[in-house]
Amino acid sequence: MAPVAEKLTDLPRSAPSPRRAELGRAAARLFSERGYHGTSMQHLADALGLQRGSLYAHIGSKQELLFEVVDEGADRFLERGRAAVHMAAPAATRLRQLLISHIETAIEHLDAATVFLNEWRYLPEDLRASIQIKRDRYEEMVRSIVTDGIAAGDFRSDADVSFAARLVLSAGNWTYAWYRPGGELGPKEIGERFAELLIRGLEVA
Amino acid sequence: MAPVAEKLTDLPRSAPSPRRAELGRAAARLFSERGYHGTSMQHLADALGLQRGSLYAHIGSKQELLFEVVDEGADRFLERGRAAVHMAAPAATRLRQLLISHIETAIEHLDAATVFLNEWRYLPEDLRASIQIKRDRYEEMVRSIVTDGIAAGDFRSDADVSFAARLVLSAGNWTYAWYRPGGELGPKEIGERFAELLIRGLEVA
DNA sequence: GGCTGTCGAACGACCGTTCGTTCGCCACCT
DNA sequence: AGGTGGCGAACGAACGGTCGTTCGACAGCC
Repeated sequence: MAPVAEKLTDLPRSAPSPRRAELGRAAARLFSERGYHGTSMQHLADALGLQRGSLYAHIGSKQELLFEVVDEGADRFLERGRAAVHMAAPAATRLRQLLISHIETAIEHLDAATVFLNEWRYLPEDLRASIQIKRDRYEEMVRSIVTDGIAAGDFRSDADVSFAARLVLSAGNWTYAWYRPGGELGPKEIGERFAELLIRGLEVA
Repeated sequence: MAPVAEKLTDLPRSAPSPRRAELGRAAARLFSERGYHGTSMQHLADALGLQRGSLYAHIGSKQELLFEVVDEGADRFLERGRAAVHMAAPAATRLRQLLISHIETAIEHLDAATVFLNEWRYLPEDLRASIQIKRDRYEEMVRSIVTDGIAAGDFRSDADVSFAARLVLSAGNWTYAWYRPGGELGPKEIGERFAELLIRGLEVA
């Protein structure tokens, strides 16, 4: 029996020829540096040493390239986050791990993460909506850890779940703005320090 | 005795004709919605009901318009922040007030704040540097509050000043991304909840 | 000999900016 | 009061260039 038709979201992202992959990486880098609208097909072509028109042997449109970068970025965060959420450990430990994973992911793929955060709003309505779903799913994961922690009596029962989740995400999502590769602190140390602050707070005990 | 020549930074930002001000507001709105590179002079002109070329009776260039929006945004944050830093009150109170002021400013001028945060990187080197100085000054203000709190024994002596400051800024700077006018919570409530979390932490005492 | 990948020319649209011109308004002069 | 000259604001055409995209031709490889 022939295999069932794959769901759209499970389709291989594209025929992964080496050239095509190179184009994806160049797009991530250029879009992150110059922005989507600030990057022309000429810039892309120059980066690969090609003519503008030749790019269309590999892609359907510039927009498709943006979606690919953004969507891959979203998937990476989701995948690593899921692992942290499903750990068998106290909420504090899982929160710590999620922050570490988040920042590791952001730094490992700094270009894609920057595009994911800054340029996704330039996608057309329908594609933007499909990214929004993944964003919501991710935020829900953070919320569930906080909720678990409160239920277990580890976190303060009067803590505001939504705001705690937003604080976690903002810490992670703002890191790309100041992090520069080669600094003294690695992703793990950065994630741990943020988690420490979030969990224990500034005030003396 | 004639008044001393004004310092450059004190000069009125531009001849503030009503039309010119209107153009500034339209630029803030369009740049925040479509991005700097995604906004054409045609978009601007349409917003005012003018021809593309007529805009140049009021401005020198599109870039000048971007700088104006970004620079005014920076000044607003600095001004309100300074007031909080110089309060005669414990560090925790001043931190709370700075966060509230920050979020009030961001929400009151949501367009300009969005442009300030997202589009400043498209300024040419020299103008970008002059904004960077203001950003650094602002971050230093936050750091000084945390340092004071530690010295006074209110904040934990092992708190990481840089990371605490970054957490405060990221909370404030990420708000524009999810805040939508008309929600149930005002800027004051939002700032207070973030401050509460930052100061007391998630963990039970 | 077909398939893949590239070239390079061309498409129409739009880019930011310049410019000569017009037009209404207001201060000033007689 | 009536004339006049200057001025700010806007028009609309035009500038050279770039935009994203299409396409026929062709080279090299399996």
